[in-house]
Amino acid sequence: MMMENTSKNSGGFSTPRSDNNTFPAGLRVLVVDDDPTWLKILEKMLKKCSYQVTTCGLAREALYLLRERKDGFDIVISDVNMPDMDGFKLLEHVGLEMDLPVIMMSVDGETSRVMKGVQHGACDYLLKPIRMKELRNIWQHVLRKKMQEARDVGNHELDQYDEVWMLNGAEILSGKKRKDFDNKHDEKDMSEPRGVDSSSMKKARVVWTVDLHQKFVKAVNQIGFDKVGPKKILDLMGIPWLTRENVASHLQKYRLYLTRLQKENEVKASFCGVKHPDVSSQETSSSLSLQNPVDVCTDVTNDKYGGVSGGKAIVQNGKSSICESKVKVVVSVPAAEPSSVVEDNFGSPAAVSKIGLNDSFGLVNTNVKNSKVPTTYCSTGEAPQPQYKQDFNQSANGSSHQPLPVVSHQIPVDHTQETCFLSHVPSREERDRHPDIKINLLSSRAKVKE
DNA sequence: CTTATAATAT
DNA sequence: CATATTATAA
Repeated sequence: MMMENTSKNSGGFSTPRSDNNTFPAGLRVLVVDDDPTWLKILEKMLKKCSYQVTTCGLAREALYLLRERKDGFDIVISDVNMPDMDGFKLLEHVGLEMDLPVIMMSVDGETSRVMKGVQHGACDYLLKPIRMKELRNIWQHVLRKKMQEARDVGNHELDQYDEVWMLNGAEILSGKKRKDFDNKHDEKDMSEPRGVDSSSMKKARVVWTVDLHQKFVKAVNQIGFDKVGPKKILDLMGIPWLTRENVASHLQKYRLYLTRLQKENEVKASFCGVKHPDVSSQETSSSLSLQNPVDVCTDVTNDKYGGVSGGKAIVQNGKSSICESKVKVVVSVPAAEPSSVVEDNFGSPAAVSKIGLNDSFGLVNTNVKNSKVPTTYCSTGEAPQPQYKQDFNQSANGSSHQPLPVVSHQIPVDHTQETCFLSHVPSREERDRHPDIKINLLSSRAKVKE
């Protein structure tokens, strides 16, 4: 089928650029609202987005501040109803005097007011209660405005720039299908967002770096498999520029991955013939189709902790009767130390799933030193902390990084394909403190078309 | 929210 | 050109 053009909601652009929480970090936002409560709330939310926030309860004060330091702010967010001065008035002044992007907000969404705001030059009109989602993207207004200005002035030095910051997804690319660009901006505060729409420019795609993925996994674990949902994950991750859709998409892939992993495990198990093939298969199929590793994991988790592990889990699910071999196999993926890995509590499918979760997908560890596979995290309740990424530093390398020490000791058994490995993002950005490693997993096949 | 498909990137 | 990853539509 085909899809129409974007008809979705407006929001939704993401700005990868840096993998961490830092994106247009430091954007200087001036918030104006006579209600101290809102002021506080907004400040908190904005700070969560890594913005630099200044608040004031009076429009006049705001104007004063703005005049004081002409270039002290990047954007203004103002309430419409204020005692000392009408929000629109403030908007007018700002537009006239410093031409900063201004976002209006109010409790009522009366169209006439919204209109008025827009007509007077507001770049956006938010209705209270305001949610993070809306604040996350405000930097776009700043960028847009800048681009506009730049365009007006007539910048012709764009060429070199766009490469610099258009990369991410590698827009520039491969070839040739791209034909547009025009942007230029670079400001002290925000480093290099890209991805805003405007007339040209393609949407940037989020790259799930190890770092991001780890956060994702951590969030998932904290929430609990049975309750995971994109929204919750998103909130827990605290990455401002991520959207729910991004997370949902990743979650989908993640689940797919887990599913496949599990399937393989089970298959292996049956092969081992340790238990009853039929049973396992049966269970397998049913559980797989309807649910996911979730429940298994959950249950297991608890056990795990208790140390009683295996038994219960196994019983519960019955399905995964396991054999050591299986475990081993599974482990193979991430484990740093093959030998030691397997033991203990694993032995149950639980272990398997767990591993799958944390490691394969979740973690790519470059481990060198302590390669401990915390068998514990799995889900509910406790969230021990996952292994944080170690430092990858491939700094020295010019362009080609060697594959990280991916430990691949796969057991020759039957692998359809090995699933997880690391790759590096080519090169880009000057100084980056973020890892550029991506996780690739599983290959999907089976495309059915009509 | 989850699943299916399209679009892109590699 | 094929496959993998992410975005969007359903």
